[in-house]
Amino acid sequence: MALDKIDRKILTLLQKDATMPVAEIGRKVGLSTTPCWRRIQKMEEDGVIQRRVAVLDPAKVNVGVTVFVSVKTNEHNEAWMRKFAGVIDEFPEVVEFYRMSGDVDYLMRVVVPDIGAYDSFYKKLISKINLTDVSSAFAMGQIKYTTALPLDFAIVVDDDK
Amino acid sequence: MALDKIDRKILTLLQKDATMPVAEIGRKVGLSTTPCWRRIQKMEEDGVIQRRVAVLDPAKVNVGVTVFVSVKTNEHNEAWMRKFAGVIDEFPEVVEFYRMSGDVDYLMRVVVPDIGAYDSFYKKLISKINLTDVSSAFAMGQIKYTTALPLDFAIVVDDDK
DNA sequence: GCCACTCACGCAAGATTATTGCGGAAATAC
DNA sequence: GTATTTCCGCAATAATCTTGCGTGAGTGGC
Repeated sequence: MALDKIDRKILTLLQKDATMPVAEIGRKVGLSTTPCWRRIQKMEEDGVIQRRVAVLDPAKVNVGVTVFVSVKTNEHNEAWMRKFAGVIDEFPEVVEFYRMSGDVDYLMRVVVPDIGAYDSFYKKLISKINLTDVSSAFAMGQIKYTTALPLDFAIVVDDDK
Repeated sequence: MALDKIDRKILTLLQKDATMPVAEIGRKVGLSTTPCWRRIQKMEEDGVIQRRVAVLDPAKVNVGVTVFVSVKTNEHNEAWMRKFAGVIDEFPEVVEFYRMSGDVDYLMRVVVPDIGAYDSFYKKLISKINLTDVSSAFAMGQIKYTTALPLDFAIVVDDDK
């Protein structure tokens, strides 16, 4: 599961553009097609590469507005958390959901077309599960968004090159 | 740029798995290869599909910890914002960055291996740009994360089927 | 030092998939 | 009713993926 310099180069390329032919990737990392393909294959088996997906333009599919929703609760137990998670899973508007430390207990990122749609979402949400303290923060603009994770921290065995 | 039911089906599939052969997508949406391929092609040209990327496992590349960083500032002007954006662009640890309304002015999501690495990031950040009020919230766990946007709001022309 | 072993590489062939050319049917315009 | 447009599907071609096989570098045992 350790990655060398070539693996990381491959991942950097695939995180930007997963349509690139293996032959071209190989050329860019200084490898012929076969060993490059085998490396990619192995990283998929190992789960380093989880999947390949199409990324859409939020505005073009009419979900240009992002809202961050903070939730505080008194229900601090596993069962409630699972129920909450189950409810959230049913909402495709919620694209990220975290259990937090500190002030708020849960944080989610919601994408909607506009304020009105957010209100609909909100009402639907509180009808499915009882939430004591909810607060919403609207994003005025997305300055940066990337699915590419930094590879500077990845575990390495030999890093001579 | 309007999408009909078939387009949305195609997008749903591609948002889950962009490696699926066009022939199979066609079969699933009730279309032969060629028209299905042309639809995908058109949606790429129109920018609805922005790109196809590989999604990695955060834990496997050693960035299992997410931190949300809230920033308040007194500098409410375009120039400063651009500078800030430029600085953030240089940090691969910052995977999302939003300009917010309300209490905080900016919100970013940062991925790191652990608390120590976050501290390094934090010190590096404040050395690059002067920030008055910064507060960090650590995620204890990622309950949901998807790159798939909801298509329920997409603009539609004819929706007979 | 030499042999056996493993591992990663590259070439070349075969299998899949993407892409294009062409012709036909359904919907729309006039 | 006819012309035009649009979308479909078949079949051929081009590109890419995937596998089989042989080679050389590096490693450990002796």
